[in-house]
Amino acid sequence: MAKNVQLLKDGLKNEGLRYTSQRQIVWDEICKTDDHRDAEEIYFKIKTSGQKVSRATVYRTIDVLVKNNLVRKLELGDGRNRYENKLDSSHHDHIVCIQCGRIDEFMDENIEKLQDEIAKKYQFKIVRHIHQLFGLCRDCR
Amino acid sequence: MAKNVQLLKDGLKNEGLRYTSQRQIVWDEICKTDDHRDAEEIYFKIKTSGQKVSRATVYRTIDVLVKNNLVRKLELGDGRNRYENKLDSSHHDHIVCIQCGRIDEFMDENIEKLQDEIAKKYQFKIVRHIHQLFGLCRDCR
DNA sequence: TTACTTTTGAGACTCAATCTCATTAAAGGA
DNA sequence: TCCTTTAATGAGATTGAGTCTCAAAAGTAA
Repeated sequence: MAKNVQLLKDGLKNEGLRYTSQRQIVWDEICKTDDHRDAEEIYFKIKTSGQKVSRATVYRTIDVLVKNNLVRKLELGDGRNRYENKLDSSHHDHIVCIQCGRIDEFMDENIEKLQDEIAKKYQFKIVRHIHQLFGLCRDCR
Repeated sequence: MAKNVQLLKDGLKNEGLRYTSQRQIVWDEICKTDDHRDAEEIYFKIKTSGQKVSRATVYRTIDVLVKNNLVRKLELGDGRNRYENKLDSSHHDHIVCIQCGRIDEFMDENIEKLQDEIAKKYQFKIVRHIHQLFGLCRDCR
């Protein structure tokens, strides 16, 4: 856990931002699970735990964490952004069950390579990508 | 253009829905371009052309068209859904410039195959997928 | 400690999208 | 053609995620 404090402090320092207790609380909450949660869930989790961080600060802190590469933002196209910590996870994409909401992670080196080729063909410099498969998981099909 | 009328009528009939002038107006507007426009753009285009279709009806009609496979919904994760007609377009994904907003389309048979393999591995039955590359196009890099 | 600057909190606000419900209009008989 | 039934529409209210405002609080450096 001390590791997470240092990660946050370093990340903030790099950006010339201040280390505050609120930012630590938000970062801690995001580190607690490997779920893909939205900002409201994170906010309410903190709130019901008795800690006091405002909704605005939760949203602002998440943005800071995303920009500093501590948190990954997931856009599933349902109007709510989800977030996951990047503590020990390498790059991956997502496969989502449209019935039960289950989210699995996948990574395919070949797809990554093909993407690069496409970018080259279109003369794009890729900054990020979204690759999501939606369907029914083994328990719902 | 008569083709588009019939396509719409058939699609609606399949679903037990009624053919109305408003639905035709929305469908016509979406067929007019191959752009990737959001619902508000489509609504205002219709409005300024002097035709009268309410915002609610535009949104509802777009949903009908998407469900009937006449229109593809594009979720770029910026809080606005975009739409494109599927008149003569086969399946494709998108490569988006984060600077100028330019959207190109790509399709890679190998990626599609790899996706199917991933789905099999995770025992998912894929219903749809999103694959978007974000970066800088040749004019913006 | 002071002086300066960033961060926070409460609640107002934005914006895309959806909902409500009274009114209007298809569609299929008779 | 006229009814009857039922779906579709329009105007405006509402929702919900997320952002903004600005006064107050708290880091930071000297």
